[in-house]
Amino acid sequence: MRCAPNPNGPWHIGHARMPAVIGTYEERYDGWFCVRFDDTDPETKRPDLEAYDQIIRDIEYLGFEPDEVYRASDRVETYYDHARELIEMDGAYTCSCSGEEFSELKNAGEPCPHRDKDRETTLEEFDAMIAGAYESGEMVLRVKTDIEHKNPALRDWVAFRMIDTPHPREEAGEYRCWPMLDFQSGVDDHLLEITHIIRGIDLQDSAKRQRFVYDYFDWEYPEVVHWGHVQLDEYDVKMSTSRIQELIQGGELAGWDDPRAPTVMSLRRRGIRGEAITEAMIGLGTSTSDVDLAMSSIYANNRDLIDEETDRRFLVRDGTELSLAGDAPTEANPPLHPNHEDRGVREIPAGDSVLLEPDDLPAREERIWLKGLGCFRYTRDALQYTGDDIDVVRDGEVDVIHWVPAAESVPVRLRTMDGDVEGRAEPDVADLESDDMVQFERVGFARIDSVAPRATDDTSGRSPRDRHEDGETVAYYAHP
RNA sequence: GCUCCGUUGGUGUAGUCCGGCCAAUCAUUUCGGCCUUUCGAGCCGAUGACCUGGGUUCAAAUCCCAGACGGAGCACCA
Repeated sequence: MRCAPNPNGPWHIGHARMPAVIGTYEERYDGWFCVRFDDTDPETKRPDLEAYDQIIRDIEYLGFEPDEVYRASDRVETYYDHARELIEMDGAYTCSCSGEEFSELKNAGEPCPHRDKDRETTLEEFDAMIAGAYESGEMVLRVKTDIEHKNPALRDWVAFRMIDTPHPREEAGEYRCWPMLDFQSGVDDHLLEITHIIRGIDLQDSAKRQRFVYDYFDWEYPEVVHWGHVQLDEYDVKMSTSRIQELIQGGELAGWDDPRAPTVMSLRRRGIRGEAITEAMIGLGTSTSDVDLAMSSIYANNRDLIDEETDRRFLVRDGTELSLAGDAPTEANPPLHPNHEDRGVREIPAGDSVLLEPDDLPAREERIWLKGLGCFRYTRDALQYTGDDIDVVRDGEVDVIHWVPAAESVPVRLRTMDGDVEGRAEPDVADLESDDMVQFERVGFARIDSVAPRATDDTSGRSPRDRHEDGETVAYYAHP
């Protein structure tokens, strides 16, 4: 098996399907799998030097480790050797037709004048291509297929062409004669003993083109599966490397890991495990029609993975302050995790007033249950403690809502797919560390990205009360 | 225009090659119930699909033909 990415940028979520499926099958059938960077176009699909490592990191995050890593740009001499062999077999010819000229002949099913060149001339001209004697567009090497084939896409396709722009990898900077994907990947799949190819529907004709080369060499073509495109719901941004790049450059996205970007990096930053993505991709199967991947399926997988170990906290978004009145408890002690009492409880001082989310604000004279604290009735601009016991909740008379103390809560910026949300969280949230996962009750799961400095770290001498304004804790929203 | 390929509930998927055990699997979504000082969580349950029309057959999601719809390719991109 092989995963053959084009290293021209960081991965979007659709790319994750490749290692997810290939890696899973590799494990399931005790196979072997490599990553092969098919970086044979220094110009229009110009490789991004950082993308090579980034892609490997993404694959590891998704849960897989390639047995081997190759770069096509290291193997150019091999492709030259096979091209020469093909020429010896009279299976290829050099052609100086312009693209347009050839296209007309091809569509008419007619051979171009270069087609029956003798192999010595072709060999000479091909060596001149390798030596860089031609400029871009002047000369190509074509595979001799069937010029009358009923599918015009298969007729005498280009195997090598000239590219003036040097390859960004120094090791490959001198090459000017580059193989096309169909030739390079066809030869490599055989040489690397790939038994099964899984790739996109856009390469369906490639398989047919490559078979001509395989036939010349008398090789056996691997089993091949072509799958359709993946589309994602929930994103406004189109899943395309170039589109995301544009938005980043235009400043509309903060970077590849912006929560609004449909990228592997952004899911990672939100605290979604690679395994959750992998499982969702496996669930899509390899059908050849286009598929819509529901983000909810990734979320559901992730929830299964993290729910038990993730502690609970309160976060109030866009809070409205209401003062407390009556003989209410001064502190709430809800459990860190309702299924794991042994982890202990939280300590949330109630203070004089609390913040509630807009949707949770009670109507006049209505009762609400502040979770962990008790029952209150909204009277005379304050929440009056009623002393009702939990039965009122059981009977369905009173809704349970979450809250934070107005004074002792800490500011949190929650970064979501719909933009940033300002909120305030219970005080203990300041004790979390980056990379911790948390479930903000009734809001959802989030990954702590950075934590505001603590008062003890503060050497400026300000009072503890001010410390909350020093900075805010930043969390990335994962999912409900 | 030419050449390929596909179409199962809201979404994805199994089954299609080798017709019957498929009044169609699993997951997710939605809805309902249960649990929990009472979670947009968890548990349980429910709703919900074979693109259309012909044909073959005792029997069709499955085979054949036609149509509709969708996708991909026809690059000196990958």
